[in-house]
Amino acid sequence: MDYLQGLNPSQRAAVEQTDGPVMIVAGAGSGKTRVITYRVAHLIQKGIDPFNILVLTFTNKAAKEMRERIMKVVGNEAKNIWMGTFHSVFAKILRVEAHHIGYPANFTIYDTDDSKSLIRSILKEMQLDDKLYNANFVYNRISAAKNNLISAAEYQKNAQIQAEDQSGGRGNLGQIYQTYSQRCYKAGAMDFDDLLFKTNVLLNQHPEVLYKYQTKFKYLMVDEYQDTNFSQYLIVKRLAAINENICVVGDDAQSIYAFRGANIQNILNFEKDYPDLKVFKLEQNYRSTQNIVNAANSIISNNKNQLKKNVFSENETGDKIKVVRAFSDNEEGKMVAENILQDRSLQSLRFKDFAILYRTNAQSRAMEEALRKLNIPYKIYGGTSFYQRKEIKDLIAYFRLTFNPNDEEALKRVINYPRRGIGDTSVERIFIAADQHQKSIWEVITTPQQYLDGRTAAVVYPFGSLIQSFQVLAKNNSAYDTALHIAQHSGILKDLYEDKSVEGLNRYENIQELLNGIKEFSEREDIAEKGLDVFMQDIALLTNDDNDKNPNADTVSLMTIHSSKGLEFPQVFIVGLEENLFPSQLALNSRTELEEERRLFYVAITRAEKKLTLSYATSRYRWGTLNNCEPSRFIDEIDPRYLALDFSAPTASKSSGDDVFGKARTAWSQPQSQDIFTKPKPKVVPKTTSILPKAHQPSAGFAPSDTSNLQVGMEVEHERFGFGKVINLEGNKPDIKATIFFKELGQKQLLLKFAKLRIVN
DNA sequence: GACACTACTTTTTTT
DNA sequence: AAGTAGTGTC
Repeated sequence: MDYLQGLNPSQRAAVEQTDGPVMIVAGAGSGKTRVITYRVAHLIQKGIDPFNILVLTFTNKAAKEMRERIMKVVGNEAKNIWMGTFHSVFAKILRVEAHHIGYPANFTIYDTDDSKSLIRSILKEMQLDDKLYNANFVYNRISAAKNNLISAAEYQKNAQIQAEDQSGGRGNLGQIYQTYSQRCYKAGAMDFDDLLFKTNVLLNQHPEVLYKYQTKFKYLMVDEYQDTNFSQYLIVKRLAAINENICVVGDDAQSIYAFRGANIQNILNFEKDYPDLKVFKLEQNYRSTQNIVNAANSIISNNKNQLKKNVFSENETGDKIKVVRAFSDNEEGKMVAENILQDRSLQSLRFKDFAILYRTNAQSRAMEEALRKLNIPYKIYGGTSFYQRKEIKDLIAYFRLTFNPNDEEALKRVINYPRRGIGDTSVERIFIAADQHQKSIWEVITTPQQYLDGRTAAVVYPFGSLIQSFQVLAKNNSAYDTALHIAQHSGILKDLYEDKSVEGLNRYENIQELLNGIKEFSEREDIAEKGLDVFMQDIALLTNDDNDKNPNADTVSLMTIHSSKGLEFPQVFIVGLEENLFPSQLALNSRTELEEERRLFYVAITRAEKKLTLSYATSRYRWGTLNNCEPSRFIDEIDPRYLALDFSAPTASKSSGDDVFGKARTAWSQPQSQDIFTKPKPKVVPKTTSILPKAHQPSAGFAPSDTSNLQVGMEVEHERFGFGKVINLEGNKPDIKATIFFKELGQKQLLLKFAKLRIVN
């Protein structure tokens, strides 16, 4: 039990209180993950069967890391713990229990794109104004309803909701919701919110199923409890009802997901549900310097609604928080990049000790360009995930259709990609025919002669046969063999191969990478069922963290503040501290929204261990035009005792020679006197496209080298990506993956067996 | 039905 | 700035 030794008294008390309802209020950097890890380990040491423990986390990554840490204490037993995100754990359970609620076990999971696309189709069919009924708006409305467990029927019956919708001129929302639900059901599909909503339906309507899981999960733990929504809250409450061995961990000050239905009241009111609740507060911050912790406290004290706690640090006082001003977003990037180089050499730090955090993904661009110019290796976390790329979604749509031919969204995606002469009109005819004859769309496609005119039937039939051939094949082949066959025979590989642009090449390689991932899956020995259907099961739930490239590479980390939650870095830059950006302009309407932005800032600050730099620009490109910006109110909210303002920033006159537009743009950004009688609009401004990478012209007589002995540090030339340096190699023989830092394009991952590289030296 | 061109929105965050 | 949806022409 020596693992208990390294804990402070409150941490240890929280670990040892294994039974009954427990709430752990864990301040930032207070060793929360350690406590959860050891608490689970402690349960197992006490003799609790890991199969009876359920741990719910916020991200896949958190679950994975926690499992690894628990394994270090208790060994392989940790593999048997039920651990994952709400969505993945309950998707797994729903697959087993789906028949109770009329769904097939192989139901498709619609991602946000699928959902919105379905909503668009419905809006079109109902002939509704798609500005008034914006697909995003409708999606959020339905999502909010589901997260509050309001079904379509209840939505339409609820007088208050109806009055609200009517007054906004959107009286049809209830009908849209209803149709949307029916269409999902017919397609054998659940969206993200359904995974929780339907779990509630299941547990509510089938007491015997509820009882099964209540007795299975004797111990429950929920991490990031402040970010749960009502639907999640109720699942947890139901599951815990018999044993009441429920432990929730969270920090109300770090609740940053209200925008997607998280209800901070779940943690603030937890005590009301369990009167004999034991509360433990972890208040000592071990991560950051005193200045950083104090600055964070001074920010969060501006919020009204919060649990009382006193986060403190006994670490060194540390540097004051630096605040820097730049003239433009590009200059901000340049200053951050220069700062990184400087501090790295002065304090002998590694690149991976630095993180750049921003409010919106769009801000990464300026940072990237600056880092690239100074040859600083970096890695962007988040953004569009691998699985959201068009080419990946296209191929996966074929997979989806193979296993669930009723999947309407997958069908729409690929029925005419690659081109096979089934255009919008034909697709419409298919849908109408299915509706008229009360047949499934799949039935119309497989027997088109009965329902469609000659020409349409003639082009549709081969498509149906194609998918059927995939279905036969999938029954008896491994995931990889099936996937490769589909990639080839669907025509996707050929289509991408013929596209010789840089993007086309990239897409082709992405498909190769997906196939490679599937191959790895096929070769795994810890899984009995290795069909493509199994691989597909929770692919919609995977995010960017999935194919964790090379976590040990020495690179600067770039990410949104949201995705930085739970991480820590010796040096942190928070950029873009400007009004209307951070806090976001969309959050300025209400106190609650502003408080959430403030908590977000709190999260950002508390990622820093040793040194924190805040920056803002006085002008910035947003949606294609240059805007003047004011510094964020959040800077003012920090107690000035902890701040060091540094405006000795380089001036515009010091513009570097390598940016030919540096001067022109700065001049142009000055306030201009405008002739009020002439339209100011058509002002032709030099575009910055020259900075963007152009297709590389390979050297004369370019010929790929034998790369079997490629080493880290070698310089190479790629036919299209240009010159670069190998910074990492991983994987085994035929599937070696190289990370190469290209001068023009930045970091890329290539599979050596496909990439044509010339070794320069 | 395919393709080219235009107009328009998007950018808050993620399972 | 860039991607998509919508429109028009062949």
